Order: sequence, then structure tokens, then C-alpha cells
Amino acid sequence: MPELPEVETVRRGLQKLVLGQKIARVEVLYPKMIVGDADDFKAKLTEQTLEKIERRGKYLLFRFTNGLTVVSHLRMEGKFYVKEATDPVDKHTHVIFDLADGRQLRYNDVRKFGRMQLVQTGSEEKLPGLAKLGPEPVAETFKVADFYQKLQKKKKNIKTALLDQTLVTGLGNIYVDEVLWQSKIHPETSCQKLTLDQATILHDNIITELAKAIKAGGTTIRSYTDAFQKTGAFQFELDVYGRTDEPCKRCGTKIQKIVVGQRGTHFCPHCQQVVKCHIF
DNA sequence: ACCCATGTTTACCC
DNA sequence: TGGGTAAACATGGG
Repeated sequence: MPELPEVETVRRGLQKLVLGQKIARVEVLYPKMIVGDADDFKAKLTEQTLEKIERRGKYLLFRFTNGLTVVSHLRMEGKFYVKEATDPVDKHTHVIFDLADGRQLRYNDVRKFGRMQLVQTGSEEKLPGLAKLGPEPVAETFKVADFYQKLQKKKKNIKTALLDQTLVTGLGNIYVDEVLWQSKIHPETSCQKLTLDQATILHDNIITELAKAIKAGGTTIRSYTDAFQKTGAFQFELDVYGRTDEPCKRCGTKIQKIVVGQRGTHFCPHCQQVVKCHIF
């Protein structure tokens, strides 16, 4: 579910709901959710105030007083909700933050893939997941020249490379299929065979697509909701993802679904052709 | 019953 | 050592 636009939508919702709140107590119902010692996590966060919520790639960064940061990754199905303490607790709720005003910030995750970790603010950049992240997908940080140079060194297909978060951060399976379709690039194209023109088109499409998806509140395919338990609207704007056997919106050819790098991959066999060799 | 699923980390290989 | 790839994580839905 959550790729960058969904994580950003969650961040904005939480920012409105719980900013400035003091943590009265933390309950951890599924300790594996916490990287490190869950008791330590609970003890250190108690009585701290949430000052800011930031985001890096698909990671949420909860900034607390005393230089503490909770790094949270929602992975496939993680969600944050804000509930009254008296509301019934869902069976997939794994962490509960009691707020001083009587409400609770609850972390819910059907598949239990998500993780949360308490670190000293600033040191999150050294965590394995964050250390190798590429630039945020905005014009200020994501530069074509750098993107193209890195593509020249990658020995992978473009879809797998875009999913690994090192060229640029934030794309997941849905948006990768979308930006490759928009750019008329076959998902199995070798990175090294992309031209500077193709890299430029792809770069621009990545920036605009993710910005549009944020504006729409993200994409809900099966279960994504934001902090208000509201679904996104971008699923209505998808061009290829999930459109297997439906006509390509550009040329009418049936959209195909194949597997690339273990991931279901949608593309138009007419608009997106593999570059198999260079003819000089 | 079997296969699939929006993501990352780990183990293993070259 | 660095890069690439497949399995692992855990659960629900079609």
C-alpha cells in the first residue's frame, strides 16, 4: 500500500491530529514491531511531547522532545489511527500511544511487516534502511544529470532499479508501472541502455506523478487509508497498474501483466518496447 | 486449496 | 567488497 504519496498523506493527517501531544503511556501488544527493546521504547517515550512529524522516502519520522525520534515504516499494510481510549481495539492493533488528552494514537498492521524504532534524532540517517536512500523525488533534490550517471552504472532492469530506492526514493510497485508507461519505457529495459532523453522524461514523470498522487491523497487498491481512515483517490487516475487485458489508454493495445524482479508488472507491449540492442 | 498481494531486509552467490 | 537475486517476514482475500 504505502508508497511515498500514501506515507506523505498519512504524515499530513497525523500532523493535524496529534501534533504537540504528550505521550502519557505506551503499550506494545506485539513486541516484534519494535526494533530494539520494547520496554526501553516505552520508558523513553513516556512523558515526551510530539513536536513534529517528518518523512524521508517512505519512512515516517516522529520528532519528540529530548532529541528522540521514532522511525516508522508501514511496509505493506501499516496504518496509524487516532481513537478515543474507550473505542474498541482492533485485533491488528500492535502499538498504542496514550495521549495526555485522552485519545490514543494506534498502530495497526494486518501483516505485521511494519517496524518502529526509537533513535537519537539525527542518527536515523545511519540506519540501514535510510542510509542508502536516494534523493526525494522533487526538483530541488532529484537531478537528471545525477540520475543518468547512476543509471549508467546499474546492471539491473529499470523497474527493479527504481524499486530499490537508491536512484530516487518513494516509488513502489504501482507508481513504477505508471511512470514507465508514461515514459514509454519497457520495465525490463537495462538501465545502461536508457538514453539521456529517456532518463530525462522518466525523471520528469517521476516528479510530477508522485506530486499528483499526493494531491489526490494517495492510491487505495485494497486497504490503504490515511490517519483519518480515509481512502485515497489516485486509483481512479492509474493508467496501467491493475489494468491487465484492458486497452492501453494511448494506443488501445491490451495491457500485459508479467513478472519482473518478483513483482507483478503491467505494461503496454506496443508503447513500451524493450531495447535489445543498439544499432549504430 | 492454492496463488497473489502496495515493501524491505537477510542470506547467499559471484 | 560490492552488487545482484531469491527467500523470508505474516496474513487475508480471491
